[in-house]
Amino acid sequence: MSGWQPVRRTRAFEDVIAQIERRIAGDGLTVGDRLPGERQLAEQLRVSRSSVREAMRVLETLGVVSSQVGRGPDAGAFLISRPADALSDLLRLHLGLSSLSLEEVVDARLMIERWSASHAAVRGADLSAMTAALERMDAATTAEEFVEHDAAFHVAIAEASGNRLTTAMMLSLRDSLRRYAVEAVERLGDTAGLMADHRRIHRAIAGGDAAEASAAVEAHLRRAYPGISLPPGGERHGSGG
Amino acid sequence: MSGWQPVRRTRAFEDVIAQIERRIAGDGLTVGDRLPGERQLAEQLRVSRSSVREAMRVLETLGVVSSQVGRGPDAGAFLISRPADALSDLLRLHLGLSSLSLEEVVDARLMIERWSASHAAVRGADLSAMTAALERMDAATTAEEFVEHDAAFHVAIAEASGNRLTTAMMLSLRDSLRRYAVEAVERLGDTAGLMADHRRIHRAIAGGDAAEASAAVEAHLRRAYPGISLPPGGERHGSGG
DNA sequence: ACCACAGTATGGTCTGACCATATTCCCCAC
DNA sequence: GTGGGGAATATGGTCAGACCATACTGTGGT
Repeated sequence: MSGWQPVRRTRAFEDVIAQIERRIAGDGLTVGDRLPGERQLAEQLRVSRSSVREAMRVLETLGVVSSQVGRGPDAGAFLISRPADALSDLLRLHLGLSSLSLEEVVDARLMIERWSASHAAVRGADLSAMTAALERMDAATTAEEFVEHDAAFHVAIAEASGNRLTTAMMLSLRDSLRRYAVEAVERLGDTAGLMADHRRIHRAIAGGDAAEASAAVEAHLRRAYPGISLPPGGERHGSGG
Repeated sequence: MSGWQPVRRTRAFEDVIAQIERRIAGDGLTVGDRLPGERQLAEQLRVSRSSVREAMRVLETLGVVSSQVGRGPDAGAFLISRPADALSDLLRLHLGLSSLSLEEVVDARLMIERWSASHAAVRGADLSAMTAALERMDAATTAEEFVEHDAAFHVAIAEASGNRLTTAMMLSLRDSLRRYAVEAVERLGDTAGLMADHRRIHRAIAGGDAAEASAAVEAHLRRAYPGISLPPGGERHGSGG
């Protein structure tokens, strides 16, 4: 006989999540709204508070809920939207488990940064954040300081692409690579090459040249991660067509 | 006065996660290995079982742990690696919260699918999975059936790119868009256009033509999601250089 | 008007119990 | 000796109830 389904024991906290999710979809529940307290939710859903709390941990991990203790309008569980935080945790753990390789992560980052720079160029993005980050990098005296503003520069590019999902991906990818960033700067010895790359990227976006922006980003990342063998042909996406 | 840090109350379950993570990084703990039981872990870490369980929920949500009840070598908590599942949950919730728009998701999917197809073409990927999916789509009689094998086709492209991270992203993006896929097929009425796109993609990858593969994927997604205004210039990433 | 303190609602943690499940062990019948 | 069946056990799943730390709220005194 076929068509059997494995008995799906639904755990209590999964039911809680499903019901909260349903209320997000159904009712107008949206970012900033407050959820009922754990005790109240437990009573309404006829589950124990522990199960409600496990559901909260999951939603918190996924970046859609945040909890504050205490009393008053700021206390309790709220709907938020922090996909990048969730993605960072995910990448960090899977990198640690070696279920994802550094090469794959760098490769994905290259994909997203090229895409972001291209889009930023085409959209005619606001360059002020990038410009400010460039100036701060020039003034930096330590590798840590440089890396901090370098991150701001790349984040500005991602945000200029106008896509919050790819921006979140880019943020989390860079976050999971941060430990390699400082050592990369220290290994290179000086930041002149990196800064030249940055200016080239900045110039290309300012000039609206998507192809040049994309190529500049690729050159920059190849310089920053010389040990990573990026796949051949990376510079040919969509060329000509 | 500056330089103050907000007092970081570390919750017990966060400590548990940190210690498990440390043992993954430090000891050789890897995928397939078994974690101590909840009671034992609680005793060793001097926390309550509830805190251990909350940590487990988080790790489970992030796709690195799976738990089975019962007794024996297959029971207990194990290290796994399912980043795509975690990503799917993340996207689904954030889409529901409208903290990500359908347009942003489709846009990101286009980025990844074009990249995957390009890489698959350059790498000279194994085409058997794609070919099989094409044949099954031809034989499909319902929209649901068609969509199922369509998914297999696109997954095969992603896997052919050789990058597990972008593959996971692609899987989860498509998963979160599945509800739109069936209605898209039904709206189009017939699948001739989609199949022509598929064959064009297949041909380009087989021929090692990255640019054509990328363009074909874009044309395909524009046909599948005509309501989504994909950003201008999407076809120009890295062109010429 | 202000300040101090009690009240209270919130999440965080712990304890201990019981249930459901699935394997392992062991004794008894054959 | 072998096979079967039930007891023992180890595991996660769930619950109830308590207590703590935190942070607002209200109240009463100055």
